[in-house]
Amino acid sequence: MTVYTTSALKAELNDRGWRLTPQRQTILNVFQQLPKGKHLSAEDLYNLLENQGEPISLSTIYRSLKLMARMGILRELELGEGHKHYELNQPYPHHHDHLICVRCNKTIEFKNDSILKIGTKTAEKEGYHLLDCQLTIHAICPTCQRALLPV
Amino acid sequence: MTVYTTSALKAELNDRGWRLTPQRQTILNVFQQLPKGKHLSAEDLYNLLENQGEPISLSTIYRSLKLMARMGILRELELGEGHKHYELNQPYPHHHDHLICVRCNKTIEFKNDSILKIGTKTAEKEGYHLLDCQLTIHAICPTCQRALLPV
DNA sequence: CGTTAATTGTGTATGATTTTCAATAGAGTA
DNA sequence: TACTCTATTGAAAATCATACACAATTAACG
Ligand SMILES: [Mn+2]
Ligand SMILES: [Mn+2]
Ligand SMILES: [Zn+2]
Ligand SMILES: [Zn+2]
Repeated sequence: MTVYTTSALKAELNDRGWRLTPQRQTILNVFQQLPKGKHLSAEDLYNLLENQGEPISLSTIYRSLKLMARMGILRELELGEGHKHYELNQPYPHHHDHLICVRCNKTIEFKNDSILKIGTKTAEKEGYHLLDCQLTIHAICPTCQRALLPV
Repeated sequence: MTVYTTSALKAELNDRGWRLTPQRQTILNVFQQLPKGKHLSAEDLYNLLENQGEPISLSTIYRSLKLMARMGILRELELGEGHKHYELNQPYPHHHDHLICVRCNKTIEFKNDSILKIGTKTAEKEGYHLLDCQLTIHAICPTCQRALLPV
């Protein structure tokens, strides 16, 4: 399922006794329309929605991001900036991972089909239900390598 | 390099104009003697050292963990518990990764040799100097699957 | 050994995320 | 459509991990 339609979201929420709210719809839409390679923090999302004229409280933002990550709709990323970032959790043809410079936090996305396969196989072998798997590479970028000894 | 000797740590610190302190030595020793599969938070480490009779201030703990992670000596893990965990960063024969239940945070370690290879190749291709790569699998464990709809 | 800057410990600040709680509003049902 | 029930929201306050400030200490190096 590449595009998570509103009705699919509603179905999945209602199945669990939860509700589809305008806020959750709005947040899903934002991520679906987000340019490839963009990652949003809670605060980013809060500001984006405010500028867009459909504000949502920061509490609800945090609650929704957490919920949607646990449902497997969003991926929660640790990009070394001191707060989490989120992006759409997209399966096979679109799966990608991140290479992060530990000094300047520059992040590069890359694709490697083996990763999702390994994640799927490993989860299955242990009887786990897979939600997301991410290879995070911590490294020092060429620019920061040249800068002498900083940090 | 499987065992990071004290003198190796000293050399690497001094090369950068930094110092080998008793605190840094102590912390390295703790991780080297940590049972396989154990991960320590800053607070865990703080308490462990206090009980062990060689207390180190929490500030220094935080500073040292961050430093040693950026040097590639430790790995910084996000295990879903709201704070970071650390373990020794061990190369090839000992490299492993983590499968985490997003509901109960139970964590399983697993090995797959492809992962480190992919990380190495990807970093190299982009001109990055590799420090660590980790495949984190977020999933729901068998126990939590059986529990109905919780969370 | 003396010099010098890195490091430490204590106390305090910061900032991301969570919680509380009263008001609101989805979802299922008659 | 109206009604009930409880999940959800927004605002404010609370938490808690982590960072910072600064004076005192100390590792490195000549
Ligand atoms: Mn991405
Ligand atoms: Mn581990
Ligand atoms: Zn960099
Ligand atoms: Zn579980």
